[in-house]
Amino acid sequence: MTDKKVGPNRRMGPVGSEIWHAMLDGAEDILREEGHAALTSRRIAERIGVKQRLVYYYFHTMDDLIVAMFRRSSERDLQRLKEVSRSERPLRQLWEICFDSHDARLISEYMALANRLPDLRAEVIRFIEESRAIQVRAIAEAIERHPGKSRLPAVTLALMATSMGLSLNREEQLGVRSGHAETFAVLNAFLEELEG
Amino acid sequence: MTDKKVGPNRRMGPVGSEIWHAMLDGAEDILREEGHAALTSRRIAERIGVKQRLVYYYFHTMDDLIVAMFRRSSERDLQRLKEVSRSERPLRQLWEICFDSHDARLISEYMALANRLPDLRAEVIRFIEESRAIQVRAIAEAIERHPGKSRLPAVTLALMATSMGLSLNREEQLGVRSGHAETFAVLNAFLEELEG
DNA sequence: GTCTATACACCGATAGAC
DNA sequence: GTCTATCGGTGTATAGAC
Repeated sequence: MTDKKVGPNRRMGPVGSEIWHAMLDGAEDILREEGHAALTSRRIAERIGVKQRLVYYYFHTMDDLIVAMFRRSSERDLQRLKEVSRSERPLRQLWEICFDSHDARLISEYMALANRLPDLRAEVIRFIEESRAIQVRAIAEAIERHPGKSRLPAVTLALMATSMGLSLNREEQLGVRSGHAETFAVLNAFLEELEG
Repeated sequence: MTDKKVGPNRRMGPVGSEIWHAMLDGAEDILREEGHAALTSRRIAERIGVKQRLVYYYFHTMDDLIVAMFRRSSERDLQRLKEVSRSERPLRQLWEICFDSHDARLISEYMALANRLPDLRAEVIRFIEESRAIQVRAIAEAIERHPGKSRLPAVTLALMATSMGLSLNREEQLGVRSGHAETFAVLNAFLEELEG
């Protein structure tokens, strides 16, 4: 059942088509640059050069569009996490994804949206659980290869990495830097020890 | 200069009056329960039983109201942090504030709002810096009292506590619990060692 | 597939009476 | 201080032509 409280039988555009992606790309840019108050069908259309009506040909509702946008992005992320966890130095690369490649602003917007969109909320939960599972697997393997180097459970290390990556990222974006250098030094030393 | 791009000389209600607080209370409830898309002058008025026009008698703009709301709440928080850092076991209490007493939903909303409201952003920065300073002072003192118990800088511990408290809180609210029990155990053991 | 045109709701903010 | 009334703008979503 994809139709919910939507006009009887509205025709819909193809999922995954070029323009479908263009709409999600535009939506993501708006969300990152202007926040979700500005994320409207009119602005998406304007940004990619089509008429507003077309957005509703490709997505039932704006909420559906938002969920599709998050799902597309989280599937890409999970794919990347899986790839780097098979690489030479998985921990360092997983940490780089945690810290660098997530945009704190985008994440803030998704979090706020998830507070009021149950469908998005479910996607967020799924993403957190799956990404944590991937991280835990990689960390546990690294600990096995270097016994005695960490007294902490792999899952705690995963949680620490995720939460600190997010906080450091957001603070840097705000312009707050107090304690960051010291913390990066600690993190690097730890990674060096486990994955020199 | 409190007037900015606001009608020539609008009369304003008294800051700190009963109804001023009632408006911010109502606004905070709406923000927490329904998100900032629902945070409108009309809904605030409806919730506290006055007419919409009155909101604009007490606040120049909705943006001003939002900033006032955050400032009021952050001043309370800083006050509490200062109090507990003078208490018997400051670390444990500071951690409890980090984890328990912040509502992850409210914080998500403020973060998203700060992305597009420069005045709010400045308040958020100020709050982060001041609260970190308080935490660092308390942690550094605890480390001095128990030398050799922690190899990490106080500021890194402060950053870790803040970021993990926020993440654990948000995940609990979402219903994600993987790794939480293990992590709480680690945190408790650490607090016990430094402040048993 | 993509468009014009539009219904209808709600928003921020103001004028000005009492 | 608090109100009624209202302006101008923008939002989601739909009807239906091409």
